[in-house]
Amino acid sequence: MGGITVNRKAATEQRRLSILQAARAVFARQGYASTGVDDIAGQAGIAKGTIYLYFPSKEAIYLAAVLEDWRRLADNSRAAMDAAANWQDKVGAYVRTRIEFFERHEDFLRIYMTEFRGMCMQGKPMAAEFVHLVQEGEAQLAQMFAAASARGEIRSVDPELAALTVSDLTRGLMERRLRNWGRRSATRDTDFALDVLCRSLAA
Amino acid sequence: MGGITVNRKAATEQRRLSILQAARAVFARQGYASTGVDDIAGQAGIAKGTIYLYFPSKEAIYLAAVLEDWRRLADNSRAAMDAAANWQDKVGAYVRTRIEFFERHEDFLRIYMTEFRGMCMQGKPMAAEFVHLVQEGEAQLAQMFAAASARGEIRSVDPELAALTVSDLTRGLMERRLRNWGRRSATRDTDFALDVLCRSLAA
Amino acid sequence: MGGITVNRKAATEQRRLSILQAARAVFARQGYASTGVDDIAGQAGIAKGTIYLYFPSKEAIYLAAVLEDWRRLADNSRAAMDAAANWQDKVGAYVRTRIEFFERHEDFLRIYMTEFRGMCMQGKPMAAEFVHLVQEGEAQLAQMFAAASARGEIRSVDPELAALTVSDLTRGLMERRLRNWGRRSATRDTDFALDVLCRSLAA
Amino acid sequence: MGGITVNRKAATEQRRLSILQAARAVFARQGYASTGVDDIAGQAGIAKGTIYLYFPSKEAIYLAAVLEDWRRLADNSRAAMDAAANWQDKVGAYVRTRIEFFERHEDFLRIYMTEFRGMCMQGKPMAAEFVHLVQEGEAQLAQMFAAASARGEIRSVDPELAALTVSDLTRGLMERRLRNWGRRSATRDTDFALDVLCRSLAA
DNA sequence: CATGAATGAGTTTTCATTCAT
DNA sequence: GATGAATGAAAACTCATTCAT
Repeated sequence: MGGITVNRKAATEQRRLSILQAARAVFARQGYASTGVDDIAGQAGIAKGTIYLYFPSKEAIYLAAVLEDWRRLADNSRAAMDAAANWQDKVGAYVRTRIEFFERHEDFLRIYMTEFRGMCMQGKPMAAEFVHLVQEGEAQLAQMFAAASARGEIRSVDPELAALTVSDLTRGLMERRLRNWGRRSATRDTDFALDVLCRSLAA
Repeated sequence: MGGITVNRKAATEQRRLSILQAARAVFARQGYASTGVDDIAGQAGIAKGTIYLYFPSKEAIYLAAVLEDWRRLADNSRAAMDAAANWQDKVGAYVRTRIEFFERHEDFLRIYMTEFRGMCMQGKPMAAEFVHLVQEGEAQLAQMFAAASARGEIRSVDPELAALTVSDLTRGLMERRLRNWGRRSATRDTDFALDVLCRSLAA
Repeated sequence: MGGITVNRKAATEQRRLSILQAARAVFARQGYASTGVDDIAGQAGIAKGTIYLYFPSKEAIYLAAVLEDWRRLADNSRAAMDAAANWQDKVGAYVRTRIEFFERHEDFLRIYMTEFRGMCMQGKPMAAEFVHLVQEGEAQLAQMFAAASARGEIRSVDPELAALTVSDLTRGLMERRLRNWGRRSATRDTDFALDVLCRSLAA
Repeated sequence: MGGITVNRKAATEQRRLSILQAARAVFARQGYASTGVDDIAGQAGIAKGTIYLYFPSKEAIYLAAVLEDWRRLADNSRAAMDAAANWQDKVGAYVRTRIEFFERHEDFLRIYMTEFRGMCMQGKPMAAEFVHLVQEGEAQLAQMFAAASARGEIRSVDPELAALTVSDLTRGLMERRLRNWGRRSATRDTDFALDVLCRSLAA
């Protein structure tokens, strides 16, 4: 009985994930407004009504589809930064974690870059956790810069502004990845951005 | 008679502009999808049908509302950069033109930052002229960097990458302006970004 | 002064006719529903508002456009039948008047055959005078058949039914003219129809 | 399970038919242009959106409503003519099948006579199958006349013209049925038309 | 649990008619 | 008389959500 319950729970979770997977594919292809719940159901191979057993609304699916991935990205990023020894490597870890993650989740990248960010800015309530995660990432950068600054490893700067600079340049990198998708060398872009950061923050 | 014709033409153009003004206000408040043509008409103080005497579709209004302002911004930017003497001032002109323009056109800023950019990325055909204007701005920066690099005023860098860096940082500045709107000191942000650019590109 | 009034009246009448002419052309090309008052005004080379100085509604234009022609057709038909000496010639006059009239007024034929007839059947009030004109034509045929029957020139038939038969066959002829427009020989069709009538009514 | 599937399919087909039934009633009463999809839904006792689960557009409903009935009429007509022994009976079968069919489907008759025929003439693409069915009916008549002519049972005539004559007279009969609806004796009309045909074609 | 038929509010767009100039 | 800008009532169609099976 316990086994059945566990299996059932696992199966349920599995279906939840497959819906999110399908949703990402369709949202990335068609955008939020042009995507119908039918489309998601079709892509997931289930009936439209079934979707509503797992999510209360189309908006909730959209939010979950992005958040779930973003949470994993945040975990990866945190771990990679913690593992890095000095501030240069930590900045590199922050940037490269994102580049690599999006490399493996193009759908996510597309949704995030083309619509999600804008929707969050419009003060929609859905933003809550997402905004928190983003700020967390930037806070980690800021703390790191504060520490490095205290140790005299970088020049004296407002750590928050430094963190935002990293964030801005990283976003630029990702946006270019999306637009050129494969044509350009990501390495050169990334190296240039990291070089800019190191030079401008060096003691 | 000529006078009447002139007056009529002027009145027509005036109404066109007032519709765009109204549209910017509503689009900025509610977003594209949640804005009905009714809302725009209501804000403009005219009847719904009248809108269609001036624009063929809701999408056309949206496009015109953003493009008309962006053209003026591009003009301002070009003029300001041309007037500046050295590369530092030219970069400053590029950044400050944008900051100041958005300061005076908050609605435009909000639309541009929250939706329009994303819609353009989705490869909608509406992008055409807009993409051109953006690229033009970045091309001007790149040419400037190429010249400065040739004169040995900055270190040897890929001028295009340098231009994109300026563009990324500027966008970050604007986005923060939108989020904090008035709370923060724009000057410190701007100065920091310009400082980062100068340090990282200095010969 | 009287001259001016006369001229004005004549000019007014002239404009009325030119609107009807334009209306026929557009209605024939696009049908009633797909024709806008703009289209008629455009074809007539005047402003849309001007139309309403001459006609109270789009429907009134439509009605007048058809009726005015139909009145002339009825006049022609009556005269031609009166001029004919015997019943065969009178039937021939009835049929040929219509064929010839439509030959010179293709627009009218098209409107009449494709829409007007149907609209009249739907009991629209516009039908009044038109129905009267049609019935008048059939009544003339019926009276003629009654007389011919009394004189023993044709076999004993219900004159009304005979008249309706002529009417039905004539409509078929016109419909074919419209569909094939020029390809077919109208003469053979007409001759066959008249032959059928003569044989079936002969004493 | 099969049972359920069958039931569901049957129910779906049932609803499709009830929508067509409702559509015929409303189209017959108000005409195509004045009929809203709301009206059809109201008459059918379902919601507007439901209509679009069964038909892609208002035009499709109209077409199906007429075509479905016309197909049955064509079947009946073909069968009745095949069952008749000689040409007189075959012509009678053609005419009477139509009269009787329309007797039982007044809505269909009204739609067909007042609008559909006209719309088909305007070269709308919807006509395709309908035009084919009509031509098929006339072709069957023509073949029959050709055979009868070859056997010397009727005088030598162009079989196509003879067929068109039958078609024209039949249409006249139906139109009168529609206008007088019940007042007149259909039998006298029909008999007269058949008599005209027999006399005019007799050897 | 899963389904998919049904719902109806909501959206964009059209166009006959009016009326101030 | 003539104009054409303005109006606003429709009308076709969509789609997120519900619920009976």
